[in-house]
Amino acid sequence: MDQALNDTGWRGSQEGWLEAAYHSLLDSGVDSVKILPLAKRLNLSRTSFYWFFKDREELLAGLVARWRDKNTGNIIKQSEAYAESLAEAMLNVFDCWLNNDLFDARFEFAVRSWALQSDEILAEVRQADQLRLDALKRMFIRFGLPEATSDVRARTTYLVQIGYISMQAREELAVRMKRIPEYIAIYTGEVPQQRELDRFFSRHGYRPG
Amino acid sequence: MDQALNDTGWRGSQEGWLEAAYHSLLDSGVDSVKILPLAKRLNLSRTSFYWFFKDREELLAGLVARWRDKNTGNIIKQSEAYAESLAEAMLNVFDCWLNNDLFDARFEFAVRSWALQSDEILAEVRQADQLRLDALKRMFIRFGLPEATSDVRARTTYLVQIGYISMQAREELAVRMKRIPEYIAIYTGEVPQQRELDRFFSRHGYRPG
DNA sequence: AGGGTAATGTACATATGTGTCAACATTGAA
DNA sequence: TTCAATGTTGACACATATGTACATTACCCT
Repeated sequence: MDQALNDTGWRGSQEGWLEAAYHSLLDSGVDSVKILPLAKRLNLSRTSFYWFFKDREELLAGLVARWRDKNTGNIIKQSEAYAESLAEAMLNVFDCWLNNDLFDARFEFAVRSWALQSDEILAEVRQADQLRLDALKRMFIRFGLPEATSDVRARTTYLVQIGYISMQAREELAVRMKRIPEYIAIYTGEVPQQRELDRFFSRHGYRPG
Repeated sequence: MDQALNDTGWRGSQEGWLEAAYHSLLDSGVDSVKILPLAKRLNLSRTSFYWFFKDREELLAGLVARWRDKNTGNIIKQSEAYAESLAEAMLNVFDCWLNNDLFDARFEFAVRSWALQSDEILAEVRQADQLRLDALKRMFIRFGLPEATSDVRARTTYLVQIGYISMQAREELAVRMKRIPEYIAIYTGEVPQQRELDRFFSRHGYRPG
């Protein structure tokens, strides 16, 4: 359980505490992010925490920063990636939903739950939602859809994913992949080309059959 | 702050504690549902709680029961209601999203967040999701859509709403109503009749302008 | 080797929560 | 009006959390 991953010989580190806090947040929510239990998990004295962080608040602020850096930005980037068709553009966005490096779904849900009890976090989440929805809407408009339609389709795309996250489902890759063409059809109104799908499947290590 | 709503002269009651717990859950999540703060809000001694409930666990169990009774069932009922077209059927389901008596969105989100830290609650939520998704899927099949299409469309319908709840948005009725025709078009693939929309708007006290 | 800094630990003060118990108050019905 | 059921309370015991002060140890560089 010890993370002796330091270049120094010291056991603790800001990163170590943050990492432990991150896992606790994902597993059991903010209220589980407590110094005493984290110290136990890290096999460190509780009080040595205060060498790296002023107080618990600062640790939580670190978690929010981590979330902002990781999740916000990649959706926007993917929505702006090169594509020959709307269907292909949508598949680029779908990369986020299937690649944990692009979008951390469990982190996302944990932060949204946290927003329930903190107005500061709620404001953060709302801002993130706005930025992401705007980016998706721009994507639809780029491919010639009317404004109102683009708005609702952006919402549909985004909200289905947030809803999926909120369901906390654990499904096989194959199950999820089978639904992809239907989703693309609903969101974009156009059926994806087989080669577009193949490219998508391939980059997520899925072999249909 | 006192709820002297009792016919008896006693101040406390099982319902009173449960009601207070419910509000606390909705406002700030499960971890805020604590006996001491509730007692303060009710102007009662903390210990008199134990006359009505064995312990905190029993109070929380009461909350889950309340959620199950209220939210599960109405989606199913609405999805099975009479309709002449798929668009009209979908509008019946949309009643849930706009009528708090049919579906309590904040309660829903609070319980889903709770599921993050409790496997028991997670199992409850998963079961509810399954029942609701199945009902929606049956609705699409009833109107002649193929199985795979029905499945994904049911998911889209449901997940958008769960996602919307998870966004914790507070939007004007008019803003939400303007999006309705577009949503119906995306989910069902057919444009709703004006009279169907009028009927829907009317029963939710909305006058388009 | 030795001094300074980085990190850890012990002891203390305090806050907030749970649950039990015995004593007390209120109510309604015999 | 008395009595038992129903409700209410404060005192107690305990657990878990935060944060501070201070002593101690581990590390690294000169």
